[in-house]
Amino acid sequence: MDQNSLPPIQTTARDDAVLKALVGFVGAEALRPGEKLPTERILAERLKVSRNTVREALTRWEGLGLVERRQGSGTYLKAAVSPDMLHMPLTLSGGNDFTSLMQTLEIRRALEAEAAALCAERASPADIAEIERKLDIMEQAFRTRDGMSAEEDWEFHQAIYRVSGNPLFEQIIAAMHELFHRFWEHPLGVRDFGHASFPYHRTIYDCIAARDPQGARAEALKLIATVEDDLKRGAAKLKLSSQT
Amino acid sequence: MDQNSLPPIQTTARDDAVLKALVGFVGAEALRPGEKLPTERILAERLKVSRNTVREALTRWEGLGLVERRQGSGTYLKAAVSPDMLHMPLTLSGGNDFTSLMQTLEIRRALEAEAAALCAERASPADIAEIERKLDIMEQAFRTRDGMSAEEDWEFHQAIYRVSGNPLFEQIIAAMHELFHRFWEHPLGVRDFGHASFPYHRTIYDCIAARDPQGARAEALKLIATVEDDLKRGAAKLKLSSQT
DNA sequence: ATGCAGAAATTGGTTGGACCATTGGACCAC
DNA sequence: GTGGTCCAATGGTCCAACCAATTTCTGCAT
Repeated sequence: MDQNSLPPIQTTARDDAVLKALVGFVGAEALRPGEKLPTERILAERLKVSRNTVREALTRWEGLGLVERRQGSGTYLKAAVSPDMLHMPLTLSGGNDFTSLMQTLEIRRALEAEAAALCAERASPADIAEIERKLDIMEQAFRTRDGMSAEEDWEFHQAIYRVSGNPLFEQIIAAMHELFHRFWEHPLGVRDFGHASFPYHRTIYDCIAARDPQGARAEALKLIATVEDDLKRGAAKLKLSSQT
Repeated sequence: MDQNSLPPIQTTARDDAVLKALVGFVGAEALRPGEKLPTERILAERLKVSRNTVREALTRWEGLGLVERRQGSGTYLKAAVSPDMLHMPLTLSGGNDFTSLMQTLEIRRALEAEAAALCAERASPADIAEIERKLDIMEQAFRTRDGMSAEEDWEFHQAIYRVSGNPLFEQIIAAMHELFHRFWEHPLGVRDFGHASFPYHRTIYDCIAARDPQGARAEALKLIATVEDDLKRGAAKLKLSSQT
């Protein structure tokens, strides 16, 4: 009843209104991610606004990753749409490779530990079985392909985030993961990157299966520590072989 | 001389190119947040693209919170812009108030603890003095205004994030903070929200000053725990006084 | 019928030009 | 000064095309 009792008047908000209408439409039609939504031209006609306005609204959604536009094909829903959505722009310090990577790892260390602990608290027997399945797949891939199991490794972790019951874990760590790989790719780094972290996947799983949050947290911290070590070794190596 | 010598084929990417040009412009002119950038019409003319294309690009930036457009006035830079920027769209589970708030707190618990620990490791004497200053201001405000010290409280925490040396902490927690307050505002919740967390600010500071990472982590966890308790109490209260 | 190349329709991307609504400053009467 | 009026600048919306990528249809050769 202080600033809310005298809100700014709302004279125009066309494109915002378009988005609200879109939210309603998606809800009414129960559109699922991957489905196509109406043509820009149709939307413009139905909503009685210019196609330009529709485009501005869709551009915003595209920027938020909610929607994907394919020229000649159509506009497709990319994620569940909800009225309350937070957008979080992140900027790294200076774009310096090593520093940025370490910073993403610090975030990941914090979240990974917490997610593992929550997972250990909340996992149902079915959840535990699912995580074990992912772990088996990963270990198998690790052995047959001599350590090249990045994809399966990632799926194992994602399973843990999901069981933690908090979608934010997966979303934020996924962003860190992407950021990490943007700088990483496979730039002549240590060949056996990730090898050291391998055994901790099973110890984490054991703690989760035993419903031991503190243990899971501790093992997750150890896992990230090995990655940080690998990274430091890789950085030292790079420093020797080149300059700039 | 790696990717610059073989740029991606340029079939279509007008608006993206516009953004890249804008990044260069902001860098070249050393524009600071708050300053005005060129008119849409001027940009369109200079870049040899349609004004509509310029608008699409600016709409994206506006969606990212990088610029603010004021009709009749101009377009203003709202945040520092850098080429390596990660955009992270976050969506909460169902928009259910209580669940969403608890989820943001789980993230904050993880990060707050880690940031406090890192801060205790890395703080210089000057850093410690700065944090103590913020703490004093906060405690003073708390006493004179009977607990209404949200602003000063927040500044105290931000100081810790900054000293942690990792800007990602502040960015992510700030997003959580905003999300929290979007649902919160002051919806007839517990009047003394945050009171319980008050003493832990000083205990956290003490651990940081004593260079005790483990202690700082533990105290930070306690602080978040009190907030979670407050939130649960508020939710229970609400459940009694209304329905939906 | 079948398969496939090419035409036609569909759809997002871009353009240029026009007009409206808001803003902020200049100017003026009091 | 104070308040009002006017006006130029600027973002917001609209329209009517055309371009480029994609999909769908058509029709011919097999």
